[in-house]
Amino acid sequence: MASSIHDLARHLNISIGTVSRALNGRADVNADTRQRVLDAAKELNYSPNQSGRSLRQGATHSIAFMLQPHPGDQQYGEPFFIPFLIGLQGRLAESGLDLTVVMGAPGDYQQERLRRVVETRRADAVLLAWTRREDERIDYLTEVGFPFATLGRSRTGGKAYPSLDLDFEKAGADAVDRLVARGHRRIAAIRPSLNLNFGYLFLDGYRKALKRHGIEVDPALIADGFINEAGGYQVTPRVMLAKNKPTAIIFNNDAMALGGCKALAEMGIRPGQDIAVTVIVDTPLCRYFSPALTAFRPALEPMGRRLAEMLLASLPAFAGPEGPRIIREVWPLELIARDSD
Amino acid sequence: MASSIHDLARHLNISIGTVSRALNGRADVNADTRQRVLDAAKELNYSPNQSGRSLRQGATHSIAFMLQPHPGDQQYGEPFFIPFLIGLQGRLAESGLDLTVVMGAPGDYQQERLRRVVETRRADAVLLAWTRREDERIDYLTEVGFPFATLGRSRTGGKAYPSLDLDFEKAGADAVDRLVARGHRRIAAIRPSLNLNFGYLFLDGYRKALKRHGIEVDPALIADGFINEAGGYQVTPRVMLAKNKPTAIIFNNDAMALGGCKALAEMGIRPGQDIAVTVIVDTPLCRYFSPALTAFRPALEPMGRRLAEMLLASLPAFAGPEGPRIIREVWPLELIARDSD
DNA sequence: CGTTTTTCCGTAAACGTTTACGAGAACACA
DNA sequence: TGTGTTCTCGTAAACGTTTACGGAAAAACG
Repeated sequence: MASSIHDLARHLNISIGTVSRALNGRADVNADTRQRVLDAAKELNYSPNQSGRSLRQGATHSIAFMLQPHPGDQQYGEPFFIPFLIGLQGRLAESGLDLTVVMGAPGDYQQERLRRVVETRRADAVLLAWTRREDERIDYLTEVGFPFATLGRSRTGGKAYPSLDLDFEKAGADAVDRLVARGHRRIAAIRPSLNLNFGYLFLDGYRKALKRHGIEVDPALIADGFINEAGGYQVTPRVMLAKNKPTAIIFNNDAMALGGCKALAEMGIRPGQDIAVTVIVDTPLCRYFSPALTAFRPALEPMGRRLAEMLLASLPAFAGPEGPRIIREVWPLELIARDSD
Repeated sequence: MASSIHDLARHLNISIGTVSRALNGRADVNADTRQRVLDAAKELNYSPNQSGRSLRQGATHSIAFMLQPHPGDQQYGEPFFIPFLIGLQGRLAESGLDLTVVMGAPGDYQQERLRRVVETRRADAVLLAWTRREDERIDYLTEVGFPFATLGRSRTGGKAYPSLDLDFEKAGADAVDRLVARGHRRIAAIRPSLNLNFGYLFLDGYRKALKRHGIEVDPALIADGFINEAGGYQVTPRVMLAKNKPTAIIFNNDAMALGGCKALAEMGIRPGQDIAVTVIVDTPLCRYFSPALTAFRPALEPMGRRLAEMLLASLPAFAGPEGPRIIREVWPLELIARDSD
């Protein structure tokens, strides 16, 4: 069943070294013998043992994605990541790499899990998501010199690593622009607490756009909440109690928006009629909610592909002839106008 | 950085054999030296190289989950699997196993990918989902004797492997019972084409329940469609054109239900008012759709845990003292009554 | 004190690869 | 013929573990 390189060698009456070289396409092997080796490999159904390769080469040929479900609605998780993972895996597979999804318990900070992956050398590189403003995972990985890339940026300073992020700043500004154009002047912003970086970017865009329109930023219209439905439910009433009630709310997260709409409904306020609601990262939920939520949509699958590519470009073993490069990109979010604003 | 067992041995002036035995908790090592080894391991930040262990032991200490996104709505994928994966990974981690998610391209039958995983010995066992009525993956794995378990059953006969499935038959029957109790007699059933096994189970339950109520099964009220939104959209009008129009529809899939509701809306038929709609596998979309869809909900995270446990119980290396056991379970779906019926 | 048992540890092989090194054969060239 | 070059391949070490085996020292026992 498990045929090894020795079996091939014995079968062909040549040395294992030659077999290996033939299989790996090295130059110093006769075209004839190479063909014979290849044929025999097919015949004996040979495929290399990964553990053996890994041990010898010091590379595992796999990339770890640290998937971190958020605390909260346990029943269903992050639909966000599936198409992203599809793109990711597709590109990695093209380079012969596996994708290992390391899933932490919800709410765990995954620092420990990350250590384990790195120290047991289970992956050649890791991919981080949900980057925080100051991110200790990034500190750790740069300190120990382990290759990685991130979905999302971080302020964690001066370090060179590939990252792909969405332009939350522009989305925040765009959302404001649109609402202002529709006559709104009192626009609330609700974003996740913790120090997830995209919450800051979003708020920056929001603030700048307001100023650009000559609208004063009212702190009473800005609130942080736990990044799930309960968080949105809990925090939304707070901005509705501002002295100057908002006529529009921008949610920085779909789950929070759903919780917020629930709170609004209980207050007798109808999104799309009594108040305008915009959400920054679109998910299928936004589309099917009633009213359908106007939202900003990322191109998830292409992002997965691209981030894989950027990671590969940063790895000496996979970089092109010009050597490894650190690429950082910020991708736009596309406005999907629906019925809630 | 990467301290090996040799480093420990040199540091303590003992042999690597003793170090290994101490680390692995074998009996034949002095309590003193064991403690010294453990201390040194902590001090030198040692953790074993997985490739080395794998090679020697012939085990990778990781389980592969073959995640197969369905063709169709690429924008967002299977929210279904995330909580399932959380439970899975949680249990596997407790036994020192990693979870490798092997993601195929949508629509690809993953037979090839499966071969690769098996032949390169990248995992000690695999987990299959979306089981089909006749499933060639199961044939292949049993033939080569590779350990596996499935989420879902299959008719593929006579083989012994752990499986955990949902009771689609009962859910189908329950759905009918409920609708009949509410006065419906003409109940349509829409399920996925392909030969996904749960579609058959569902239909069995549906048929049996109808007969039990003395209602004749009308073939014009049963339709197959592609298992995504477009499929539901396309196929739903067909049952609505039956001579005896249905007053209720049971969808066997959430995405198809959403597409179906879209089609209904375009025909001026309002779910929850003009027609009753029930969906068999609940997702967050059902909850947020308007009207909120009555649906049958699985306990995804516990299912993940349990399937991991069942898989482990079937593996000699992890089974308890009574030896490996093949466990098969069928879990109930919980009815979540909402507004659509 | 002699013999047997137990405790503990070192030695070395093995897992399946890749690769540096060197050597033989064939060939080219003067 | 002698010398140098090019092709091709075999040898053997190495990656980091685990583990079967045997042996020395200590303990137990008569």
